[in-house]
Amino acid sequence: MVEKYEDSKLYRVRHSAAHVMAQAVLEKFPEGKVAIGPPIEDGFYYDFDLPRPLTPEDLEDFEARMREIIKNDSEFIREEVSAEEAREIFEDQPYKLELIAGLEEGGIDEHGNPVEEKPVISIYKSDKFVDLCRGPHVESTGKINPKSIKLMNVAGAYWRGDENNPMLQRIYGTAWLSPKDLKKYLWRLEEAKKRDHRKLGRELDLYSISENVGAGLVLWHPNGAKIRFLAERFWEDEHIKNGYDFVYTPHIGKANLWKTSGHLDFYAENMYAPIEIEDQQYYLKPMNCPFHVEIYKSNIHSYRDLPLRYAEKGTVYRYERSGVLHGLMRVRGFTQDDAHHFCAPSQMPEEIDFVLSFSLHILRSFGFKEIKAYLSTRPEKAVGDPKRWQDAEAALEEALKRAELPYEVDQGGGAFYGPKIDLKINDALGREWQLSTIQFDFNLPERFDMSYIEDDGQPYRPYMIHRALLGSIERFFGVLIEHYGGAFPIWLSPLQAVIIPIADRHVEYARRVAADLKQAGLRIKVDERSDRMNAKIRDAEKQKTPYMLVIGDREMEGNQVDIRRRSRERLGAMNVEDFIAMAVKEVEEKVEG
RNA sequence: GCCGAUGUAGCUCAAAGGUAGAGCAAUCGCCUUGUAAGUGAUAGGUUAUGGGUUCGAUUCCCAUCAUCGGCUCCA
Repeated sequence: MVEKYEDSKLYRVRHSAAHVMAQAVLEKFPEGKVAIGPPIEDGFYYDFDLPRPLTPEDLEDFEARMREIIKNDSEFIREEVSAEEAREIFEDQPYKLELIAGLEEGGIDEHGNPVEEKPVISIYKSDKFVDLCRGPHVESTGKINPKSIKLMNVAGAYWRGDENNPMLQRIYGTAWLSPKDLKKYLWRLEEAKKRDHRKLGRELDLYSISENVGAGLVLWHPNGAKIRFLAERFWEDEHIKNGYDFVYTPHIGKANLWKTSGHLDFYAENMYAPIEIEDQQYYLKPMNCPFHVEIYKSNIHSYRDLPLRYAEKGTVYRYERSGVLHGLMRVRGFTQDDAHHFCAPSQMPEEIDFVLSFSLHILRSFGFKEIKAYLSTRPEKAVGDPKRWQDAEAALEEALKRAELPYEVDQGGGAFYGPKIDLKINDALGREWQLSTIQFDFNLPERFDMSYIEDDGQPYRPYMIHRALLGSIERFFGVLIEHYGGAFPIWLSPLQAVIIPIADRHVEYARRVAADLKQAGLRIKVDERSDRMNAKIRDAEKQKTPYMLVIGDREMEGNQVDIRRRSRERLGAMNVEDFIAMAVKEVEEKVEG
C-alpha cells in the first residue's frame, strides 16, 4: 500500500516550509498580504500581495532567512479558534478574512473547493508567524532540512484562480527530506530540459516557428515532416483496417455554417476574423465537425449504413490567447486527426468500446505506456436528452472499465453538448497534455437536423461521436519528441542509418552499400565529409541516428559494415544483407532503442 | 489576456552612451583517418521592431512584437 502524499512527512515538510517562507517574506514586506500556500507536487508555493515585484535577489534573501528560522527550531502549534477570534488575528489580512468568511459559511475550503461540513477553524503558529491553516505540519521548523529547500521562481497567479480577481505574486519553492533528494530533483529538471521538444526541435532540425509567419504557426522542416509522414501513414493504414472512411474538407466556410453549428455564438472569441468576399463572410475553421455533418447530410442514411466513421486530418485555426502559446503543444494552426462516428442508439456502447480501444492501440503503438484517462460528465448547463446523457456516460465508463484503464471522473466537467473521455500524457517536465478525446455531441445533430431511417421507415436522430486520437498532430509530435528525447524508434527515424567511410577510398563502396540499403526501403545517408571518423560518429550520435555503419578497408574486403547503435553498443562487422534483414525487421516490429 | 523575466551572428553566450567579440555550426583548403570533436583560412550582426532622450543609442526611456516561467483559458 502506497502512502498517500497528503499523509507523508514530505507533504508536512513542504507545507511547513511554505509557512516559514511566508514569515520571511512578511518580515521583509511587513505591509504585505498573504493568500494561500499549499504543498504541491515536488514542492510548495505561497501567494502574496506585495508592494513591488519580487526579484531573484529577494528570493535569495528569503531563502537565507528561512534557514535562520529553521535553525530556531520553533514548534508548530495548532490552535482551534472561533471565526470571531480568527477575524481578530487576521484583521489586516483581507485574503485571510475572505477565507474565514468562507469557512464560516462552510461552503468552500481554502482552495475554493466546496466542502460538505462546516470545518473547524484552526491556526498554526511557528516562530513569529501565524497562519490560518488546516495543517498538518512537522513538529517544529527544525524538522525541515535547511539544505534541502530551494526557492525556485516567482510567477503571477490570480487570487482564487479567478482572472477577475487581483493578480498576486506566487513564489514557488521546493523542499525535500534530504539534500540528496533536492539534488536529485534539480538534476531531474536539468535532464528534462534536455528533452524539451523546443530545444530538440531546433537541434534535430524538426520544425520552427517563425516570427515572420506568426506566433503559433508551425513550419515543419524535412526531418519533422518525415516523421509526421511516417506517423500519418501508420495512422491511415490503421484507420483503413478499422472501418473508417476518409474525407477531405476545406479550410474555410461561410458564416452561416458557423451560425448553424453555434460556433459563432459560443466560440467566436477563438476564431480568426472573417474573410469577406462578394458580400459573403467566410471563417477559417476552428473545427471540422460542421463539414463532416454536411457530408453526412448529403445523403439519406439507412440504419443498415451505420455506424459511419468519417476521418480526416483536418487543419484548424484557433486564435489562442497570446500568453498560452507553448512550442508545439499549444499553437494557433494545427491539424487534428479528427473523426466523427454516426451510429444508432443500439450501436452506441459498442462504438464507444471500439473507439476507446482503438485510441489506446494507436497511442501505445507510438510507445506511450503511461496514459491518464479522464471522464467528464454532464455540466449544469447542457443541451440534449438527459436519457441520452445517462446512456452515453454509462457507455464511456463501461468502456474505461473494460479497457482496464485507471481514470478520474470530472463531475460536471463535460462540454455543454456532451460527456467525454480525455486521454492525457505527460511531457518531459511532468506537465499533462491532452491528446485523445472522445466526445459525444448532442448539439450538432439537433442543430443540423440529422437523421437516419430505421427499419420502421421513420427518421431517427443518430448518435454523433467526435474523436481525435493524437489530438493535434503538432501537440502529439511535441509530446512524442519529449517521450523519446529525440531518439525516435527506427520506424519513425527520419534517418535510420548513416554510413561512415573512414577514408576517401571507401566512399565508393559506401555509396554502393547505401544504394542497397535504400533499395530495401531504409533511410540512409553517406557522410562523405573529409572529417575524421570520430567526428562523424559524434555528429550521428548528436542527431540520434539509430545506426552508424562504419566502412574501412576491412569491411570493404568482406562486403560488410561495422555496426554501432546510437546507444553506443558495438555490434561489430556484419554482412550487408544481414544488416538489412535486421533493420527491416526492427522497422516492422517498431523496435525502440 | 494577466504577472514577471528575456530578446546581440544559424546555435550558446560576452561586451559597451562613441556604429560589437568568442566558441560551436557554416564555407573553402590541407590531412586520409578505426568508434563522441584533426587542422588552417574565410565569411557571417541596421544588437527584435517603431518612437523618444542625447552631439552621438545597440546600451537609457516608452510602445509594439516575440520568446520563457506561471496564472487564467483550452469546443
